[in-house]
Amino acid sequence: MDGNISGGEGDNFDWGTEDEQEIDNFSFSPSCYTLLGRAGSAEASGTKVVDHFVGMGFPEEIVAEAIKENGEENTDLILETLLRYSASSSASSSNSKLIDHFVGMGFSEDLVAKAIQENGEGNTDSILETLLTYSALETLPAEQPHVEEQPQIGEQTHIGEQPHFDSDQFSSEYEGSFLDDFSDMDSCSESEDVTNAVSGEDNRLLFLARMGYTAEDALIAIERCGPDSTVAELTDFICAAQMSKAADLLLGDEDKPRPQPKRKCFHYDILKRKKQLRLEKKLPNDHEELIRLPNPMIGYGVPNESPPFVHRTLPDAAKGPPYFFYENVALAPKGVWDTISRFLYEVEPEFVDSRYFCAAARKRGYIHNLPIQNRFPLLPTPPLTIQEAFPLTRKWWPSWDMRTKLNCLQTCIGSAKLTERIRKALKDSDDDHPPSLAVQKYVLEECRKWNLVWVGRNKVATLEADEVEMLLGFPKNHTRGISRTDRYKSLGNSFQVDTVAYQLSVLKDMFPRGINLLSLFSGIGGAEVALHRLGIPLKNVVAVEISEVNRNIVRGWWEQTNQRGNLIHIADVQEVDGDRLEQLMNSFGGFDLVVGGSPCNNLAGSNRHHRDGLEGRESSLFYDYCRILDLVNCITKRT
DNA sequence: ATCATCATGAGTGAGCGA
DNA sequence: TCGCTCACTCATGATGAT
Repeated sequence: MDGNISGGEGDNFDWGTEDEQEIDNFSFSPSCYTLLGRAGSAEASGTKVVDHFVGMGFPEEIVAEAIKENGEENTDLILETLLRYSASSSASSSNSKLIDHFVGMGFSEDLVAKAIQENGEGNTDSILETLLTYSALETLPAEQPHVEEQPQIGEQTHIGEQPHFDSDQFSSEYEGSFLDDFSDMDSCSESEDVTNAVSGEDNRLLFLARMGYTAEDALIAIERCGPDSTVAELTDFICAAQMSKAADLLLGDEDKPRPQPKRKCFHYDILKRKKQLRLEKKLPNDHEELIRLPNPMIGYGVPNESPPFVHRTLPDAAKGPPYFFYENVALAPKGVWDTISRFLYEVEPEFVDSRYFCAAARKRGYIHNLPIQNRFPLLPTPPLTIQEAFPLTRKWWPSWDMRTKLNCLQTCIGSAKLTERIRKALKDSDDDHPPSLAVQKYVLEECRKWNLVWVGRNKVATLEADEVEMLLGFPKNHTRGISRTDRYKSLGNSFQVDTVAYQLSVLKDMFPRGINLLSLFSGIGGAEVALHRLGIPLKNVVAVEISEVNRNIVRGWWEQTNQRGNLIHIADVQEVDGDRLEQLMNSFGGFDLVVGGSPCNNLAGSNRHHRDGLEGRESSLFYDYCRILDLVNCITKRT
């Protein structure tokens, strides 16, 4: 997933030093000149199409043949044809196929033969390592085909508002970085229907090609990671091999004095993480180390429960300042939390169910580098059961409905027709004449599914928006003034304030004079409200939130609560680049805390249509959280 | 255009017994 | 260990009303 660091985009890196240039030359073999930038404009003219595919490492005559066969317009078909040619031409024997693989990557045939002899055919990783070592020894800084600044491939989709590429040099430094490029993937998805491209081997090949990988790398990755591998795993695999070697070289080369480039640590962090990732992923198909959800889901402890025995040591790279706090749904598709954790400095997620903080469940994972001792809850303690939260329902609550907690509050509510169906199903029943077990079961299922509460005899109802606000720890009418649908949606996507506040409470003694907060995907301001309710003054808050409705809610709350600090809103997360961050951080002295819960749309179980994991259109914004956190870290540590 | 309403499962893990 | 049942899930898309 972070694989964009390999392949052609590597050229977009601003490796500002000779060493970095060396790595650049070394890790990106001649066949790796896949030009993502060109991919977007490939249909411009015939020669450009030819250039495009030749740049991907296909022979010119084959490219010409493929174009002749498919026409210039359909680059997808051309690529498929080329891949077919490529596959069939290298299918002669396993050994020659292996040689072809590596020759295709740009290594000389002699070296490849030698490397295979040394390592044996079976171990392609070792062969690759050997080859990379050879190359490192031989390669001198040489001219690289330069990737032009990435053109805008289609509209910004999830962000929706403005194109996100600046043209100035400083920000272009990051356009080529691998984390940025995930948002590019994102923008691709709208115009080129990449969403569909993620399934099936051919489609994954296309997808990887569009991301800038060579066909060879993509094929190897698919071969190694298996037919069911995700694009994330494939890109992980591809770049791990290349980057780890690069890291070895770079980090091992201690003697040579290196000038410190701007934000170099960003690159180093990536290198280190990729190396670690590679070490862990010795077998790309091996999923045995998956993070498991704890039961009970109480993280490092919750109020009124005996704390589990835990001792946590943060990886060095994760230690603040700044502190960071990341949140997402606990029940994400398999492997998602492993990936999230890898990208967030290998910090283990803390899974907490908000049922220990309020009357509704909310199973969430949090990754943060905060201390975990001496936490304290918000006061007053909110009602912990449905009946305490909604006393008026007691009168109507049937004895056979044993619920004391609501399920997760989501973005949608039950329909009026459903409550009517339930009312009819319960017709004529009361305490003396309870409904049949089948009816009870049906009603209870629907009540659980839609979080219905009893508001009359045999009458259930959905929660009102202000009731959801209360359950989530927001002030009453926090979201008032927008459409009902939007209120449910914004609330359903929000933090549970008491839960988050409990984890953030350790900051109170550390920042008695206030805190500078970077709040990514801030929504209706769950983090801001939590800090405010903890009594931590908000000095400067930079809130990044795409929804104008949500920004207005936070702005309104900011004014209503007479905040003395500064609230700066940014709509588009892509606007948050190095320049912008440096400017902001210089103006008030840096961020103390970076909070964010990236979109869960493509992770959440409720999503029947696009539960695509971290590569999903919205959920891939996680990588923007990483990108920005890295930038903040880097700027913080440099100053 | 905006909003409200409604119908629409699959993926996942826990728990259980064979 | 396997197969089964059960419960739960920060949602999306189509449609109609305003």
